[in-house]
Amino acid sequence: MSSPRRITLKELAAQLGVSTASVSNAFNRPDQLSPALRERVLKEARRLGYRGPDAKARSLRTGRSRIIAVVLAETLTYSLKDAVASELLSGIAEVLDAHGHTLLLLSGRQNASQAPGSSSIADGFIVYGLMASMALVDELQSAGHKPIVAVDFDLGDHPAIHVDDEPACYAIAQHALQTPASRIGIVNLRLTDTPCNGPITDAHALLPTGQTITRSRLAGFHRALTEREVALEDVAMWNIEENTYEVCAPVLAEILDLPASKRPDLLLCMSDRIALTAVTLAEQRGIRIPEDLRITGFDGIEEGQYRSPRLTTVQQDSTEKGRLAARMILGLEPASPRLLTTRLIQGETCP
Amino acid sequence: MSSPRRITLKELAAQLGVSTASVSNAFNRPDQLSPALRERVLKEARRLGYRGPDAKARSLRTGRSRIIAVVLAETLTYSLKDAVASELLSGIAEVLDAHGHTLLLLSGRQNASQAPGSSSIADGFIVYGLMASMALVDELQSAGHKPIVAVDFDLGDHPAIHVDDEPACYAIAQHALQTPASRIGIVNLRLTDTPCNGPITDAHALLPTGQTITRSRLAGFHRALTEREVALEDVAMWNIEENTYEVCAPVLAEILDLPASKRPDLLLCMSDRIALTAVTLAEQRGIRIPEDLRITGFDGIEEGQYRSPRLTTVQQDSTEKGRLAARMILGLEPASPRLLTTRLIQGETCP
DNA sequence: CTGTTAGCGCGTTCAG
DNA sequence: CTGAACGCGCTAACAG
Repeated sequence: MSSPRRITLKELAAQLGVSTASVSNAFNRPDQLSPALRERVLKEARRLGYRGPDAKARSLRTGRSRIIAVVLAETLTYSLKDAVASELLSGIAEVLDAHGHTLLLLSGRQNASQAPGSSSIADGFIVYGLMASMALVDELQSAGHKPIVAVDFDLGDHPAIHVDDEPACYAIAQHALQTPASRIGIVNLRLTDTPCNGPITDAHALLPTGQTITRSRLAGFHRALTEREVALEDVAMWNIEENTYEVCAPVLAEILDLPASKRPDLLLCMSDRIALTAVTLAEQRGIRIPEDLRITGFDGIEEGQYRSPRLTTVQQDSTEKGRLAARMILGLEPASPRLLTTRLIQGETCP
Repeated sequence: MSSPRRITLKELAAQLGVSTASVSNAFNRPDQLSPALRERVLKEARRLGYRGPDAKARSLRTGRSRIIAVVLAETLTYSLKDAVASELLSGIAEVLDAHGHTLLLLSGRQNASQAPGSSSIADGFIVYGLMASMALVDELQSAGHKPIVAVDFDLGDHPAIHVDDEPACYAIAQHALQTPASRIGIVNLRLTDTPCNGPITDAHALLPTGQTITRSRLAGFHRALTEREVALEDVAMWNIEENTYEVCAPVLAEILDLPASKRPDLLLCMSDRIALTAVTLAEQRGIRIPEDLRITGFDGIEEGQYRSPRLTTVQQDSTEKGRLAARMILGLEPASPRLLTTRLIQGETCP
């Protein structure tokens, strides 16, 4: 069998009869030694199975690891299944890859067993979404001068990347209200102070304005409704805690199973997942879209467009959001707050 | 402003007038020092903003990082958008999280600029899918004695996790063939030796048997067809290189735009993504499912089930596959080859 | 229970 | 262009 242990730079230098510095330079600074020696070093390295400087030692020495961590507000298990988060990660990965960095995934909801400080290995942090617990993020902030970029929420005075949630929702609601609706419903996402999957009543407190993007989305809806002189108290409100079919389905079933005279004929949904669940459940019940029920979404995920009926929604470019965050964290882009625009997609669920 | 640099264990020890070992033990081995001293250390640490041992130095010293890397055959950008890969990652993340480990994402197709050896930071590797280039994987294999688990392909004599592709495809084809079909088509995924998006002709060489799971899937189809005495040369074959709507759509459009007399009335697809694209394009063309065209998929992704018509497909539990791989890499499960079973889902696209 | 010591593997001086 | 020396921050082993 081959040697059980990886050969070390020092050993390679000894083998070659040169100094460790030369071996190091052969890998890191070609201009610091003669091409001939460099070639000899690299050749001998290949021969002995030396794969270049050890990442752990190197990062201890240089202070950098070429690892960027993404801290997700939700669990990794959830985030990886969520189309919007996946697209964001996809955009991040694209840029990191192109610049020789790798991607470490962390969750703000990590199991308590997590070793604290384990995150200190990363060179920078992209923090996505409002954390239930700020413990990890607080740690990052006070842990030194590593760059931090926030996405979809504000974090101290770190640069934040936002989407124009309020105008986007104003625009889509305005579009929807061009056709008169008798009963309007809004299906919110994580809007209440305490967990709630079902109707929002007066008893519920909402999360504070400015804290969460869904509050901005609601503001956009409200502005359009008010402009059309729809009384907000006539608009039924529901809340959903998690953007998955399993969690959405019971709430939407409850809505769609209302007697036809009380069932909304326009549903403004805060995510495409919610809207798509509504479409599926409506189809199962023989409720016609858009004749009996018009539905709008938010996000513009592929699943909503590559189907029939296509979802009427607002498209945010999550991939580009990710690319931008990655470029910022790598210093390829000025670290200043950014607001991305969205695009109204007029599909068939709300013509 | 606060101190620009993180305080160090040694400095904290000096400040307290105790040895560095005691400080280290206060964080890592509570049983190795008196509760009183431990409390004093932790308190002073908090006061000075010391967040615990530095991950980089710690991992150099201990040789472990609590980081597990997943090496993906495709680009990260693609994999993160793919439902099957995302589910796998989701399962992996679930187990790693629960055991205080974190997840590093690498791609076998990484940009060339990637620092070699950067992967040596991880404690173990889950390698997913047949790599176009084995460069990275070769590096891992020779780089020491880190555990490696392969998923959906075989890698040296490392333990591999497989799904029963052949029997699964046999079962679904058998099911489909219970209803007579006039013209059968198979839409393959990454099956040809050289890239091809379109019909597979005699000029194409297929990837070698045993190398790729899609070859096993084809074998399952063939077994069922032969059993039903369908001549394989009467079965039209197409190939698709990437499991995305954008790549699938042109190929399927070509198929569905054939004159009705030549268009298949049964499409056996090697992935749900392919099948769903077929459904969408068929709907756009007014081709009735399943009356004019029956379609089967493979994977059992949620998108195929939470819609109408529901996809007839084979469900593999990618999440469980991920959990298993993670448990193996953490040594919570014997490191031996495993074969996971699948389940036939009879949806409406091929009753 | 506490302190001392010796590296983990490497990158970077600085003098030659 | 090269070689020697130092230390990045920490932990394991041992000595007291």
